[in-house]
Order: sequence, then structure tokens, then C-alpha cells
Amino acid sequence: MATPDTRTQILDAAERLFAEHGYRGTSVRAITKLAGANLAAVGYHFGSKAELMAAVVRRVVEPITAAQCAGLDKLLARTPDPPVSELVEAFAGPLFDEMPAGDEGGARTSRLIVTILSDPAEEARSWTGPAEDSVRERYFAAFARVLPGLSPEELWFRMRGIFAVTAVERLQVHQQPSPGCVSPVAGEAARRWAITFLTAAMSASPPLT
Amino acid sequence: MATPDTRTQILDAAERLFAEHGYRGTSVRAITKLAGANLAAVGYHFGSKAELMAAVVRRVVEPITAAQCAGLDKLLARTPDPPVSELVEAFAGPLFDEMPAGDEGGARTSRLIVTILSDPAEEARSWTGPAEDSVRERYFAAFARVLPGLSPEELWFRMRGIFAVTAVERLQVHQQPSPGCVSPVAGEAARRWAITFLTAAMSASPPLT
DNA sequence: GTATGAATCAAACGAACGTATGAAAGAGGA
DNA sequence: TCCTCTTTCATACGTTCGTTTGATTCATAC
Repeated sequence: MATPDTRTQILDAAERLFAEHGYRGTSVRAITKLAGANLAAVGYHFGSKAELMAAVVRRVVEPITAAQCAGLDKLLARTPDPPVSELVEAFAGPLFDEMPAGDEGGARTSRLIVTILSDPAEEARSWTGPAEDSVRERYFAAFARVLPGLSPEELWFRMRGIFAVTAVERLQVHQQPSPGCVSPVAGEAARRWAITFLTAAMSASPPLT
Repeated sequence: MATPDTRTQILDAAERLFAEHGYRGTSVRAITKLAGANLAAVGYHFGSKAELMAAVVRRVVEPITAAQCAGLDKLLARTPDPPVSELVEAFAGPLFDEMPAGDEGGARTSRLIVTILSDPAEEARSWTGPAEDSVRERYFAAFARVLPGLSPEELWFRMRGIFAVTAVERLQVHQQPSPGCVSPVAGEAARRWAITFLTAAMSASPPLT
């Protein structure tokens, strides 16, 4: 197996370290050292640390967004009113599935996603683009159609809930468990649990008042 | 109104800045400047930046944990098998309610909680203590009793889900909304939506296989 | 061979960081 | 007033950070 070029090795190292220590907790020196590259290579290949982060995020998020989009297309081609459980699966499933090659069981990707979402760095706001917004709006419309009793505000609330559960769940898989707390389960079981949990939550009747 | 002492002003400023920019994104200089104190005051009153963060977290988390604990006591004094909805409310409610004085609508607290949970800094692991673990285990036992069909692993999964939804939800209230996405709602409505959403999720039958 | 462009390298820059120091200021009792 | 203890202050130390520079290496085309 041929060793990948410097640019790719930096992307791999950065993805791993950003996921483990966050954007601000990762130094360019640590990235280039892990990648076996020179310190100046980041500037040469990416321009700056922030642009490197943007490239890392793009590489991770794009296949997830594409899978979410394809899943919705497939669902809507069959029927305009798919079951809630299948909408949930099409939306949340790719967050469990889509992993770049070399990702150790999804650890890097999941931590990175949470890092993107929760990083208070100003740069983080621009790390996702219009494609992600578009997919989210299409799912919103589909959910609104099959859950007509919900106000738009409450539906957005619930969609954020889907994201919260999948993201935090996958994050905690790779943190040491708290004492007395059973270690989280990765893989197929967690995916099934999440779909069950979220389908019930999405299907709940809105509160009366 | 008398201006509080330097120590309190530093705590307030630190809570706000840590919540907005994370632990690593906040400098001691920024904290003391916002507090109107001298740079060396952090070292004098708290010893180090990490110990200041621990003091901030303690001040925020303690009333929440206490309220969760009291709510469970009250519930179990009535019946050993409370409804799931009331367990959910007792556990998640304080995350919406307990706010230190001066908190602008809970913004600082909520962001800080998410910052604690998601900060990749090693120091963050020790920011919560045994009291939080203890409360969580008591709720686990109560949920296990009224949801006998769930394996311990799946129940832990669902409890993490409760936390994920409340934390991320409250986080997003104070971020700018994505384009096309209705702005999140704070306060009583969000609380009611969360209880509904999470009660349904917790009550779901476990997946068959 | 040799010229050319991309890629890599060691080294250094200025800025910002957390922390430490010792003097100055203030409060309270003898 | 004088002494003592707490608190505040300006300042500096040593590190680490992201970035830049200019030379060097290397493959390829002439």
C-alpha cells in the first residue's frame, strides 16, 4: 500500500486531532508531527489552520449529507407520505454509517461532528454550507407532511432533537464512561436503539395547550 | 445595589466567557478585563485558570443536581412507580429551570453546560463530581423499575438521550438560527415540548431483535 | 546536462498565552 | 501612629502559538 501524499496525511492527522482535542486544542505543530510532515506544509497546502479545518469538515460532512439526500429521494419516490420511522432512519442513519476509510469504528467522525457543532470558535459557524441547510429543509417538509398536528416551531424543535441524540450518543461512545454507568454500545445496536427512541419521540402527540 | 466583590465579579465574567468561547477560547486576560479586575487576581483568588473553571462549574451545576435530587425524592415519596412523564420532568426540568441570578434568560447557564459536556480539554473530565453520578444512578434505578422491558445498556442509552436533547436544545436557543430554520423558542414552551418528546421516547417499546 | 516548477525543509517572527513576583494600597485593631 | 494581614497592582518571565521566509530537494521536460 502506497503511502498517501502529504496533503492527505495532513488531512487525516488533522481530522483525528481536531476530533480528539477540538479546534483550539489542536496545534499546527501537533498535526504536522503526527502526519510526518514539515510545519510549513499546512501553510503551503491549505493556507492556514482555519482553512485546513474547513477542508477536514468538508471531507467528513459531504458523504453524510449526500446519503441523507439520497435516502429521502428514495423514500419520496415510493410514496409522498412515508412512515415516520423511515424518515427518521433516512435522516439519522447516515450519521451512524458514513465513515471515511481508515476511521477507527467511526470514532474520529463522530467526535469531529460533535466538535463542529459545539465548538465555540467563531470559525466553526462557517464550517457547514448551504447543502446541509437544503437537506434539512427537505426533511422538515417531509416530516411536516406526515405530522400535520405539529407547529413549525415544535417540529424544528424535534428535528434538533434527532440531531442531538445521534451526535451526543456517538460522542459518548468514545469517552470513558462515568463510574457506575454501563459503557455505551457502538454500531448496529446503537443505531437500532436510536431509531426506536427517535421514532417514538417524533410521533408523539403535541402537548395539549 | 452594592457592587459584588472581585471574586464574584471574576466568577460572573468567567462563566459568561467560558460559555461563549469555551475553556480554551477564553483567556485569563479577557476574564479579568471584563470583570474590571487585575490580571493577577485570578491567580490570587483561584490559583489557576483550571481551578477558576472548576469553581464556575460547581456554582452552576450544584443547584441543578440538588433540584433533580429533590424532585426524585418527592416523586418516590408518593409512589415507588411514578409515571415516566413525571420522571422525565423531574430529571430534565431543572435543566430548564435552575438559573443563577443575573443569567440572561438562562443563556449563560445553558451554553456553559454544553461547553462542559463537549469540551475536549482534558480538564473538563473532572469538572463534575460524584454528586452528579449519584443522582444519575438513582434516576437510572427509578427508570429501570418502571420500564422493565429495557436492558441496562439501552436504558443508559435513553438517559443519555434525555441529556442530549435538553442540552443541545438549550444550546441552540442562543445561537443564530440557520437560514430557513425557525428560530428556537425558549422558556415554558420548549420545556413542555421537551417533556412530551422525551416521555414518548423513553416509553417506546424496545426493538424486537 | 540543465532549466523549471512543485514540494519540502530548518529557522525565525511577532503575538498571545498562563503564571509568578514584589511593591503598593487599604482596612482594622492596639 | 504603627503594625499586620488581605487585596490590588504593574510588570515581567518563559512557553507556545500561527504564520512567514528563503533556501533546498526532487521529478520532469527540454
